[in-house]
Amino acid sequence: MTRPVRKDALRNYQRLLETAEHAFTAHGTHAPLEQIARDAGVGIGTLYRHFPNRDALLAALLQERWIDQAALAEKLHEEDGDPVEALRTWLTAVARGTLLYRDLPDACLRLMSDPESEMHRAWKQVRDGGDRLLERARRVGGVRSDVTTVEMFALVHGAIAALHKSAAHHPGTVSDASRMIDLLIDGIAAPTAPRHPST
Amino acid sequence: MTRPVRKDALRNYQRLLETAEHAFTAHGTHAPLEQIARDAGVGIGTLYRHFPNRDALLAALLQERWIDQAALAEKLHEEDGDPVEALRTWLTAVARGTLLYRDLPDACLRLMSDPESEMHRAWKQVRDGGDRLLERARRVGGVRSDVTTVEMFALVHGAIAALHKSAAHHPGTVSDASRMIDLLIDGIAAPTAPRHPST
DNA sequence: TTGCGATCCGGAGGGTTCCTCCGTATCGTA
DNA sequence: TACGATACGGAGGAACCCTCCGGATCGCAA
Repeated sequence: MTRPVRKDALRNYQRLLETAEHAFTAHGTHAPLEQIARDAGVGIGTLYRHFPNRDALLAALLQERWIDQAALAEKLHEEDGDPVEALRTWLTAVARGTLLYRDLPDACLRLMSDPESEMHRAWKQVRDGGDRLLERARRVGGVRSDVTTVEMFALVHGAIAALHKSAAHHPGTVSDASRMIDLLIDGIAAPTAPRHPST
Repeated sequence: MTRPVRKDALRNYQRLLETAEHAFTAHGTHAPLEQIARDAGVGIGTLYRHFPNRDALLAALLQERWIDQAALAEKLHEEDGDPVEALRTWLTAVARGTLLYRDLPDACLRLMSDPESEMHRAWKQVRDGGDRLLERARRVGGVRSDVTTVEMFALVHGAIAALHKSAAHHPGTVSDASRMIDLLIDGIAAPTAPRHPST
């Protein structure tokens, strides 16, 4: 059997998480890890023992939120409302989640597409939730048939990232996020070959 | 009057540009500048005298392409074909231009939105070209009325960036670029307020 | 309570990249 | 050819990443 974690280790782990949350919020996902360790009252070595790299730290912070996103998809799926509206609601929530820290969208895309990541299980749940919502919307003809959950995520995260980067010199643009999402949804929702509406 | 540039300076300038082009193509926009200087057979100080930072180097490489993009917009505008198709053609060309180096979309967004950038004049030309194409498409009702050229650029560059980042672990996805563009265009082309037409 | 492994901590230090600074070398004109 | 203007080179400081291991701390067992 394996011993329980020593309580100083646990305390440091939690302090690091809290401090990292603040640092990422204030300075984006590239906030210096040495600063985080210092602010947590801990040596840099301790940080690296608990979190072997920046992504591991980010992953620990995001895990919970991703599971929440999967749960929201499940809830929307069961509520049985308008499928396209459900998709819109969900993607908006996803977008809001990725607005948390500067450069978070980049990190999310990295974590998502890395099969070695510890986030892969959580990401799989999110993707499954998205698949269900997408599939339902597709059945009522509300969504073009060739779009995937992964692509939706790429587009949403890409749009948010672009927003962040443009906003660096034109602050205030972040509120445009929902308009971008609308635009994306309309693209996703459009019939597959919309500009020659033959059929 | 001001003296002409010394010919050794000119030679080094051109060598640096060529070498940077290769390095960025091979290793993305974050290729080490010291390596570029070395490969160009030049000291690091010389690189920094010609190009005060990475963006200046990138700008020198992109300037010409951006002007080409503006010219393409002008050409499409004058050819007087289907306005939405013209927009699609143009955005596809823009997207292809940003696929050149890894992480180029991020750099483009940065250069675009920085009014201090030396790229600002070229970017203005590109934006004007986009505005004209967009306006024409809007007049025939082929495009929602609330989308701007800047937003189109953000969406396209964001999508390409996301593609690049996802492709890091799933190579080959880059060919999906044109499908993403289609999806975006369909969103841009959708009617303005499709589901809540309330004023 | 004390002793002693097992566990965990801290931060020095090596590596990478950025960018600056200034003594030295080269250029091109007079 | 000589000299001022111009450009070069690379040492070095700063920021950040991450590793490594001697030493401190914890917590069970006696």
